[in-house]
Amino acid sequence: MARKKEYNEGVVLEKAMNLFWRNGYETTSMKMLEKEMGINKFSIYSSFGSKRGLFLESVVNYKKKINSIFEELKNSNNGIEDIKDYFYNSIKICKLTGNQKGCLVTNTYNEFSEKEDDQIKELINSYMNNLKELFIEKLKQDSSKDELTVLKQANYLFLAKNGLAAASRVNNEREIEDYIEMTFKNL
Amino acid sequence: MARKKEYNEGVVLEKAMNLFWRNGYETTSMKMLEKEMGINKFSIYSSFGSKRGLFLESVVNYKKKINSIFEELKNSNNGIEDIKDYFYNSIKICKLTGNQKGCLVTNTYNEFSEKEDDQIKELINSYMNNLKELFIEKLKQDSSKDELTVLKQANYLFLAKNGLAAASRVNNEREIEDYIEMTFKNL
DNA sequence: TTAGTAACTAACCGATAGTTTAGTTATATA
DNA sequence: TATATAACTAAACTATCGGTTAGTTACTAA
Repeated sequence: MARKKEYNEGVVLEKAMNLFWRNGYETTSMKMLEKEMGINKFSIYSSFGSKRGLFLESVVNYKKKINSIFEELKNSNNGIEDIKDYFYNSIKICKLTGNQKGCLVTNTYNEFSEKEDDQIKELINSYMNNLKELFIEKLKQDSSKDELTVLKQANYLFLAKNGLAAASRVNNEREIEDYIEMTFKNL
Repeated sequence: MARKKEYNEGVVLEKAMNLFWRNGYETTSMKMLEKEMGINKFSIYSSFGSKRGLFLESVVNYKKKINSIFEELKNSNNGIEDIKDYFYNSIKICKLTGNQKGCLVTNTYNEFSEKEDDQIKELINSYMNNLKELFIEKLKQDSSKDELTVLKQANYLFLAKNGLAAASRVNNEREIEDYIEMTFKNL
């Protein structure tokens, strides 16, 4: 009955996500978003409600993007080898977007750790917890490991992912690969 | 010839540093700084010039604080064991301040990675580079390692420090120790 | 063709950001 | 004790923040 949107919400959301990814939530202003998304404030607010709403949808969009490699980790059955593949796939995601900004989930976890925003924290924590649980599950497939070893190694790999997120900011593929290989060397 | 300062610059700088450490640069406002430091804007500006100036001095102050463990790493002669001690000492620093905000240098590196502020970046990078160089030096003390292995392991440990910074945000000493032990297990 | 409606532009909102300044108070020295 | 000077308070500054709204434009469906 009326005028058509001149932009595609999926397309502009992707652009917003990349900007938030690069700069974090606080540093990214509405003005920057207008410029990057190529639409003006009114359109942003009518489509996403608020800056925070746009950020939330950006994080959800990011989670969808990495969901494929998460599913792969979940559905494969090669134990620890799956986790290693997951590490390699994680860095591919960053390369894909052309960003060198680590992991949006990790970045957001860091930026919001001291803030009071349960909804965003829950969004992040659910991903983190699922990942750690999956690591435990994979490690358990090796029946030679006792329970304590499994927990220690899962904890280790979980924290090693943070090192990986940092590594993926630097454009040196060889160093990243070395890091992954070293991490899995003696598990 | 005139009135005395009612505050000690070292004391208020320490408070500012802790606030920046907890919240990052952008999120910390002058109002928050006034409250935390217990002095008003005028005093902050007369002592530190600007918000950015205060932040710079906070980072320098932080570097001084961790300098002792850095010197220890430098002056000891137990090779890889020194690096491990350095890891353990790093997490003690966080415990000491009562903060669970990882490493201010790492946090700042992350927050400023996309910004154009060469002075702050240089301050961070010099520390990062010195640390990596020192890791290489320590690893070289083991003459059984060839050069390539040394570089790979230094790279690995350097990135593992990022995982440690993330770990130190979580108040679980056992998990942190497990992580460190796993990291050094088979080097 | 036209009336209704949603998408658009652009100016505006109050709040707050970092920063400065005018005016006041306290103190060290002469 | 008087005075010079620096530390203080508090209000104002400009710019920008996230968010809103009045008015215009374009398109769909009747």
